[in-house]
Amino acid sequence: MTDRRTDLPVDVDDAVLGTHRTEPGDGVDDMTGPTSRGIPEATVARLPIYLRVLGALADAGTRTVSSDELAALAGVGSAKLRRDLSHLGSYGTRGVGYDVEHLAYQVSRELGLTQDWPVLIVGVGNLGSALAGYAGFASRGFRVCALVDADPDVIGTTVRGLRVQPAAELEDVVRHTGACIGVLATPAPVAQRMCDRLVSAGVRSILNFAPVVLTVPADVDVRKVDLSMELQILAFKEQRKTSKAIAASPVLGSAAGGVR
Amino acid sequence: MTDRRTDLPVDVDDAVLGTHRTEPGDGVDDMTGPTSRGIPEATVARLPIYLRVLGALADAGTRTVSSDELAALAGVGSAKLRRDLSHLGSYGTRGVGYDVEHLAYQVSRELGLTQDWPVLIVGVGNLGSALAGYAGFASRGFRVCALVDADPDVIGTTVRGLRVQPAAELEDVVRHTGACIGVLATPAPVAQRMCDRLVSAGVRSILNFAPVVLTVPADVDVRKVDLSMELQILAFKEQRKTSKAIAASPVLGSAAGGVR
DNA sequence: CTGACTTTGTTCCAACGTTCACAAACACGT
DNA sequence: ACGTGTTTGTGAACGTTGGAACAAAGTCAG
Repeated sequence: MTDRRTDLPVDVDDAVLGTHRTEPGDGVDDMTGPTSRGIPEATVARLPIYLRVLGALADAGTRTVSSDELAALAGVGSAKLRRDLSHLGSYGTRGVGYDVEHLAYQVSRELGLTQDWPVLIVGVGNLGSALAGYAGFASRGFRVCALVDADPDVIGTTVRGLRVQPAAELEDVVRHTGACIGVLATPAPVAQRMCDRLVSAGVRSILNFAPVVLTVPADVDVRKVDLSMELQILAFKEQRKTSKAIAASPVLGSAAGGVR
Repeated sequence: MTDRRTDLPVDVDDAVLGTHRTEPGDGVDDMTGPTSRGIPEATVARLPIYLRVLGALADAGTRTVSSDELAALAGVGSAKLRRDLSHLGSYGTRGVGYDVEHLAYQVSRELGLTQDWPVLIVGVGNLGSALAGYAGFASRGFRVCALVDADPDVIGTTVRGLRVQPAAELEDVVRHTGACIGVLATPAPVAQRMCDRLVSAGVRSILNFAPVVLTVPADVDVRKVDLSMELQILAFKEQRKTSKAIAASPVLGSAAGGVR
């Protein structure tokens, strides 16, 4: 089912009118659904991993896979994996395992990857340019539909086959391309401003690479990719490992304080 | 102290995704101390955010800050923030708040940022090159100490002031530079191999940008930065939002289309 | 010095996520 | 057809995380 959404008013192309059955309804958080949309956040975060592993298995010609094998390949426990998959339905066969292709399709569908997601990249510097060329973008329903930047030297140039458009026309670009997802790859000082403009233009999903905490309305989702944060977390763990090693050392037993 | 202006955007280009293997092994056995090192994972993940906000406040000349203000700036609840900070000691003053500089120093110290962390980047493509130039690297104790690549055309060239060394000599480079953290920015197919070599050379902290699930010994920490995963999670939420919007629409009330 | 006010650090509890363990369900060999 | 072995899906214990509320501890005005 191709369900293409532009963000304009409401498009009624494939919607069927008529039936009743208003089930999820509650304005805020629906979760009362029987089998409906009660998928935990943590599970959603792992589905892409499963999908990637399933893709690799399919490429290798594997037809079926057990939860143990799949879990090992994904780096999680098998119980967790089975529970995760159970949230999207019973697609396994007891005594056998899961059909790789079918399961991959179901996961794809649940994640919404069977439709097309136009992505707008804001900020075409080193990062934005690299992102525009990222193969993973095109691979699973994501399509870079436009690039915008504020730098006059960059506007008008062609990056990865797309012409960079002026940031001043951001709203028009969103409207014209029907972009659903905005990627912020700007310098930190302008990220919030650009974010606000994306939101007011109708974008409700934002992937932020700028090292700032964005403020957005409640119905907008922001995910952050922050290299410096990841490094700091690694440093913390490394430090903890090192201090433990020192404590365990028969010689340095209690020299404490020492740093590497 | 000082302002560290971190950050510009980071860059990710052609590979993103990884895995991480946090397991029961991550061990915190020693709870013997007064300030027992029992800091929860979730708290550690937020410390870098607090640190960034504190840096911004210091730059703005703010001397003290309350938990409410700090929490608002960091985008978390004030109760959560206070509990997070309580894990590293009592550095606040009741009735007043926290001394910005002092708290920043304490957080830095807890994260291990008062020491120098030599970082080795493996893979100097579009992504690796952008990473090498990332300002956030140098800003907080992280120092890119070496670049390696397998491509003969790249080896020997100078990127961001560093000469790219042959991947064949990776072990020597690690030994010579004393690198503690390895950043994998290689194509997916060679990521595991390079990872293994990093580990056997003694690197125990790895930041992985390659879209593969890495397998490592229990005492090695791997963190992943995965663009494709983030996009898929956004797509899921966007899909959920639109289906809810459709359900709530008086006109399209319950076409129930693609649901399950 | 005293009392009122502010804000931290902590305690309690509810919600969420993970792991264990096992019955139900299915394939397969005999 | 029937028992045996395998694997899923799930009920229930367990641990972790988040949020409200509050006493302790400090400041500040007078």
